[in-house]
Amino acid sequence: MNNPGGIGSKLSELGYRLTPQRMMILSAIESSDDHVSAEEIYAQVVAKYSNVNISTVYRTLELLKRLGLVTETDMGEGRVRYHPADKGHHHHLVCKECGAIINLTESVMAPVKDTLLREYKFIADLEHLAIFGRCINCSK
Amino acid sequence: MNNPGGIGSKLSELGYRLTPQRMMILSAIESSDDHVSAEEIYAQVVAKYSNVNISTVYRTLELLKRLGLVTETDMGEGRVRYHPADKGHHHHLVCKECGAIINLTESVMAPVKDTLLREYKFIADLEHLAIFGRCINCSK
DNA sequence: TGAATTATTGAAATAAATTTCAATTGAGAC
DNA sequence: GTCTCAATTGAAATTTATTTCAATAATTCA
Repeated sequence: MNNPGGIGSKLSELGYRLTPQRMMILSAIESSDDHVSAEEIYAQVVAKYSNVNISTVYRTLELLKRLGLVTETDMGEGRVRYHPADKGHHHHLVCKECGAIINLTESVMAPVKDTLLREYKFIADLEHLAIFGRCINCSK
Repeated sequence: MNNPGGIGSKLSELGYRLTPQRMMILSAIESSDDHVSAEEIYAQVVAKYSNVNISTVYRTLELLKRLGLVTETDMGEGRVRYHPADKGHHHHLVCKECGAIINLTESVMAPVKDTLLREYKFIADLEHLAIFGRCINCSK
């Protein structure tokens, strides 16, 4: 739960309280291999520990996002999904036609990141992007 | 209102009805030099022509978006903004710290678009992007 | 023209995310 | 240990966006 190097220990290092609610939420995010939505996290947490409010889930996610401990991605489903930042960065190609999701290595955005830094002195946050468009099958 | 080459004439060319509601909505989008939100469009339209429903505004925007006549951008304000596609494509750098918005030429994303097409056969929709990060003043 | 069909609209319900504010909890000071 | 104060939480309200579905409007075809 409060494993060294995990999100939990980083939170307390930074001076935030590690409340039971937060521990449950962190555990739900970390134990998931996939990208989870706020609702899914809430459902998991409530199952074990009923006194957690959905707004606490959102607030915790907001905090983790601000601290860079989780990344947020809008996959175009009308809800946002979260992923622990330390489990590796990657992007997704989302086909607007058939909904297919293609994973993408982080390096694809590296040239853009460099250009923005060089020409605009802007540190772009391109850690976990969803790029919309049409996949090969749908563009024929 | 139904000026040649405008969004309105394109809609009717494509076989969609040019209802009074749609004409008002189109006019509000086209007359705006800036990026407008659905609520702003609705406010403008209702002022002149009260029998328009907010859901018609959303539906019309959805239609225009699907037809590629307007582009949609989430500038991180918790609401989405729209812009006529024929008024030129561009991107925005949005500073997460101070909220500054820096305009960006479309060409910055061209290398990525090419790579995705070449390596993934994916036609990426990179017409009006908001890229989040930290501007020069806030990253010191 | 008039009937049939289809597109479009309005009103209200719904959903995800966020905000507000009072109540509670926990951490450090004394 | 207990007091104080800031951080955190829960409940409910709010906001933006979307969906549903019956009613209405417009177009097509006979």
